[in-house]
Amino acid sequence: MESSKLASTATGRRRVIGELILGRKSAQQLEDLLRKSPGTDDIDGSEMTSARVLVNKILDSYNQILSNISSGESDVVSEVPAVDSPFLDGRRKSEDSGESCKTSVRKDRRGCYKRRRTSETRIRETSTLIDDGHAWRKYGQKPILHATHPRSYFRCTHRFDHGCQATKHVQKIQDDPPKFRTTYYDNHTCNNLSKSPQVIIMDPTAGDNSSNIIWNFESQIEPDYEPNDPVKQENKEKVQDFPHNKSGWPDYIISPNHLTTFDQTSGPLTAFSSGSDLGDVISSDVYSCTASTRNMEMDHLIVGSVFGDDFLKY
DNA sequence: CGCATTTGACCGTT
DNA sequence: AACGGTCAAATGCG
Repeated sequence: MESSKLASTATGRRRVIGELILGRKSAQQLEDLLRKSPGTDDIDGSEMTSARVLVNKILDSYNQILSNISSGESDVVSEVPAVDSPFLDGRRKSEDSGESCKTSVRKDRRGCYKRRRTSETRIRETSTLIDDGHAWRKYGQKPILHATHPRSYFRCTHRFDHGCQATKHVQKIQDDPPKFRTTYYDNHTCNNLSKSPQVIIMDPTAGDNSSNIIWNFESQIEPDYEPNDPVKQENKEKVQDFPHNKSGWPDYIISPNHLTTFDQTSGPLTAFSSGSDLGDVISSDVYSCTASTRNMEMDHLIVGSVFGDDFLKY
C-alpha cells in the first residue's frame, strides 16, 4: 500500500500518522454523535449499541496503529515507558536525603532535589482546568520563560501520610480559547480518589467543535486566575477511598504500559463502566462514563516522557 | 485552629 | 547565570 511506502520515510510516516489522527478524530466525532442521539426513528437501541461498539473498535484500531507506527515519531505521538522508578526520582531522593544537602543558610532545607530529567509523564491539554479525582495540594507557582502564564505545581495531598509521590504541573498555554496543559508525574500510590473523574462538555455553546468535549473535573486551581477557588474545598471534602483503582492511576489516564491496556479487565474501561454509582456527581452536562468515552481523551492526553521541557504532542 | 494557598528564597541542572 | 522545581514561612479561609 501507499501508506506503507510512505511510512518508510520520516515525512511519509508523519503524513500517515496525520491521516490516522484525522481518521481517529472523525471516529471520535461519530462516537459523540452517537452518544448525543441515543435513539432515533431509524435506529433502535441494539443497533445503536452495535454502532458504538463499532466506533470503539475503529478508535481502538486507530490508537493501536498510531501507538505502533509512531513509536519512533517522538514529535507526533510519544509513548515512552517509564525510565526510572518514581521512587528513585531525584525529587524523591531529596525527600529522604536531606543530609546530602549543601549547608544551607536556612534551617534543614528539605529541598535538596534534582531536576527531573526523564520520568514518566502524562501530558493533557484541556480547554478547562481539570480535577482528576485526586486530592492535590498546590505547592508552588512560577512564571515560565516565554510563557504568558505561570505554571502551578501540585502534589498529592497524601504525600506525607501515604507517601504518595504523584505530582502535576498545570499551565495555561492559550487564552482564547482557553487551553491548559496538565503534566502528571509519577503514580498515585495513595489510591485515594477525592471524587470520581468526570467527563463533561465544557462549552455547550461551541457545539460543532468536538474538541470542546474534554475531560472536565470541575475546576482545579487556575494557575493565573483567582486563587480563591472552590476546588480547594472540594478536594478536601470529598476524599474517599476507591479500592478498585488498584493501579494508582487515575482511571482516565492512560497507564504507562500502553494504550492497549485498555483492553484489560482492570483498565479504565471497567472503572468507567462502573460509574453508575457515581451518578450523584454527574450533572446534566456530564456524560455518564461509558466505555466509549475513554477515547475522547486521546485528543488531549499525551503519554510520554519529558526531556528537559520538550514535551511531545500531536 | 487546622489546613490549603501564596510567595519569595533556595537548590540542582543546563 | 538562567531557569525550572521545590521548600517553607506567612497568610487566608472555613
